[in-house]
Amino acid sequence: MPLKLYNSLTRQKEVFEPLNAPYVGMYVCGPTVSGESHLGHARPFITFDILYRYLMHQGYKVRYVRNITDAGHFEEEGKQAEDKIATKAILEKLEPMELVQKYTHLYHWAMEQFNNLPPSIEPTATGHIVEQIEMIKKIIADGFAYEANGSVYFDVIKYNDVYSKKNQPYGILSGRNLEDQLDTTRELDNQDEKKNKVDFALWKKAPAEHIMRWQSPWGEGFPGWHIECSAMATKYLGKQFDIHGGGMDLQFPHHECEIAQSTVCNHEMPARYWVHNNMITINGRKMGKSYNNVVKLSELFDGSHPILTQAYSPMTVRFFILQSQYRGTLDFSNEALQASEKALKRLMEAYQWLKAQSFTNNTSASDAALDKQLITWVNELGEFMDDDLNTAKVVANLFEIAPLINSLKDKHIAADAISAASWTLAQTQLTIFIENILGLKVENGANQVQLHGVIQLLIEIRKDAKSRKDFATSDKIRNQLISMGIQIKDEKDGEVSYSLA
RNA sequence: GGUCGGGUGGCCGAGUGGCUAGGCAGAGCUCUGCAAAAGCUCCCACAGCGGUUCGAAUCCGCUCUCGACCUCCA
Repeated sequence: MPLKLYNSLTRQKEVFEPLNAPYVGMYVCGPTVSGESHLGHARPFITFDILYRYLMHQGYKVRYVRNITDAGHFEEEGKQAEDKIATKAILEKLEPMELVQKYTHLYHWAMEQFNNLPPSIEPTATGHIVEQIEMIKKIIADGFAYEANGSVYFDVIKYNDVYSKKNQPYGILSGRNLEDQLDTTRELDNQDEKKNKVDFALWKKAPAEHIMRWQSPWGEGFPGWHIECSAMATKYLGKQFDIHGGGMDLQFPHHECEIAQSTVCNHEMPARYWVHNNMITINGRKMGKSYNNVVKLSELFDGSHPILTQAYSPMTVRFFILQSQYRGTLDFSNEALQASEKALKRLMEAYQWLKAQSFTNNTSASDAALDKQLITWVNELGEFMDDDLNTAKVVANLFEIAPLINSLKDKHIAADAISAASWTLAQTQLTIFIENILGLKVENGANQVQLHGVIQLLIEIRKDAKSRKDFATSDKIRNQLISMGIQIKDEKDGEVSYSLA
């Protein structure tokens, strides 16, 4: 059962075939660490975490590269060119790298909360200035870029002329043609420096007030918007690699420009499969900085955002995202998250119970039809993943199975209705799909307050037992707790305290 | 204005022309000392109008409508 992925480049689902099996190279555009991550950011990172996990599940050895953009770009085109990170830093009276450090930590923290596996390599833009400069030099040498007043621009018209003949015109990924863009591109700053307004910057001359700046053959400046991904992807994954991922909003211009730059440098289309996740919306509108409608992850986790009635755990958010297919928009609301929270709880409780069982006895199923149905549901999990990572359908099947598990637990179906072999299959497969592939984990629901209450209750029961000289019970409580790392201490004054390991 | 993608039951969301995903909410029942949890049952939707077809949520046309990208954006 081969994995099929929707390739934005060809606009169709294609069977995934790596260039050099069993190795797979995957590049995903990471965050700009100039601010706190919001829910919209969570979607690509969870989506590609699922893809990463699933590829590994299929036996591939994946190198997953996800960058960190720590060299700011332009705050706003049309205004004076400014480094976004430097601008914010001045406002917050921080050094740029101090800001980068702060938000990088927050980002890593959030990724961990979501149970996203760390990428194989997480390169930073500032750590690869040299590679970016080298790449720009190459593009100039090949005649597809030109210097103007200390900045370097990519010659889009020339690229399009040359590569249209090789069936790779500028706009191939996003389905645009250059003529339209020449008409519609807005007036931008420094137009006079460019040969054409569709040209994009590879290197920008740094104005005096610009904090982040590097030496280059063209003077002091900083890299353009798109070159970092091309440089780092080439360095770690080679001239051509398997998968390039990111949000749909990066398709144009970011990925389009990457294709142009990398193709000139490496003479190959950089990635074979371009995978784009759709946006998370709120009231039908894309969640994004420009719309001023973002819900930060920290606000989600502590419930502090005004539209939320409560806090939602990272696993609830992850599950919420997995309940839809990644290529569709996903509308966010408090109500939708509440639904996810309840659903996830029910699913995980059933799953945990199943996991703890050992099935040995019944070798044959007394309800053959039900037995067969269970096996079908289990086997479909992989088929659904293969179909462009349809996690929505995977989850739906898990909810077909959950009532069956609960029915066994509550003895609503006969213990031997389903064979031990089938239950065991379900056990192992659910573990693989729920934990390894979907990356859902059991969250420690008990907070410290609740835990304290529980322990106090046990202490009371033990006191009662002791007063009745029911030492078997009192010892049981004490011994069981200590095996969990909770030590009960009988103080001399008759009080009881406890400590956690 | 240009280029694309949508409109599915109260809400979120899958859907390969025929066999009416799933979750949450709501109603009823079973279980329970009462709850909770769990199970069972019900709630048969596909923007509108035409067309193709034996048969359309799914294909075609038109209309209405929402959104994305074209500018940093996941």
